[in-house]
Amino acid sequence: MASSPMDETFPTRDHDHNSCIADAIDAAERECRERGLRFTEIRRRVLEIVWNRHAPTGAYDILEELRDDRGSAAPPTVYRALDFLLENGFVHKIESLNAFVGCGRPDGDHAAQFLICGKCRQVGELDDPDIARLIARKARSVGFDVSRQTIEIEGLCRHCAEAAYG
Amino acid sequence: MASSPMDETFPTRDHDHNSCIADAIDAAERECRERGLRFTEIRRRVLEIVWNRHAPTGAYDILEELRDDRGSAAPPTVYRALDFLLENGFVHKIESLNAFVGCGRPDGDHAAQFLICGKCRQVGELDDPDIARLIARKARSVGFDVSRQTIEIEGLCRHCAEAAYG
DNA sequence: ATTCGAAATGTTATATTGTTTCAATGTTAG
DNA sequence: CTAACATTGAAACAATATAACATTTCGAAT
Repeated sequence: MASSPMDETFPTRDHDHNSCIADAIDAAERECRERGLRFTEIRRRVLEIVWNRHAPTGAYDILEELRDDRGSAAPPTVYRALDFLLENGFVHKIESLNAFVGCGRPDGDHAAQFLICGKCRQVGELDDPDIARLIARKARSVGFDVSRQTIEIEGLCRHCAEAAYG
Repeated sequence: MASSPMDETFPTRDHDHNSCIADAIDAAERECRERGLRFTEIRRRVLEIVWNRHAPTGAYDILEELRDDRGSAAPPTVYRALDFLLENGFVHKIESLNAFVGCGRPDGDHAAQFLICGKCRQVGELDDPDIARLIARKARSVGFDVSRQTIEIEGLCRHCAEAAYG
């Protein structure tokens, strides 16, 4: 079986981008079939666009690409597709960038942590249960009942850090 | 000495709001004097407005209040003041709300974690070094060099959780 | 196959958040 | 004083997101 699109936290330089996209789309399609969701043409297309960039993509960038295919499209078209993809875990929103990235593990809920490289602008997804648990525990210890975690970590990915510091 | 404005993660029901604001402003004033920064009228006023709400405040809400005092003001006035306050650690931005909160510990850098109550919309600041360290360690373990952490935790504060679940 | 209701999409307008640019004013150091 | 610099004023604009309502598409039930 082909490797999942995000086995590595950061996509490696030489990963097979085409198959990585295809895998992600296939996975979404399968999930939708299983869950009885409608993976419409627009939703598929938006997901493709996001994966194609393999980097955080703004709603209006998506809109432009959509227009390239379909002639016309308005913001609600994009936001509605993104809402669907977000709700069902196929993309994540990076709040600190107002942008969206594909999710490599569209299975059930998971508290993700994002590593945002300030140099190459790529985003890696860390799904570390230790982090999620520690945060939940610390929050509970002050009486706070956690429902969602937004964790965005800025810095330099391995590749860019090596390029910078030798 | 008066207690710092954020001894508790969440402001208690009965905390002395007036003195809590005054303390925060005084602390900022002192820090600015020590660091040779200009704590101008506008900057002070914006900081006051943010503390007054004691909840995440949007830039345009600040703008409105500013206009109440000064007759006229434009967005850049607010954003410039916020930039100053952010750079110097007197406020934080809550990325997931596009809003700003006062920082109770304007001393040097600290990686903060925010607890956002979905019910009363108040925000508590957790400055937990264990969380910051664990995240830094996990990130480093995949070769990522961390420079900033954005951690926003949504849920219910103690008070609202108790009200909801009895 | 037809029809009915719900979900999805189209379309226009608008709301919200944030930036650019340049001019004017104020502050500080030499 | 005055030259350099930081701060503020003001107008325009850019980017992000939602509201409201019309239309189409889809799928289930007849």
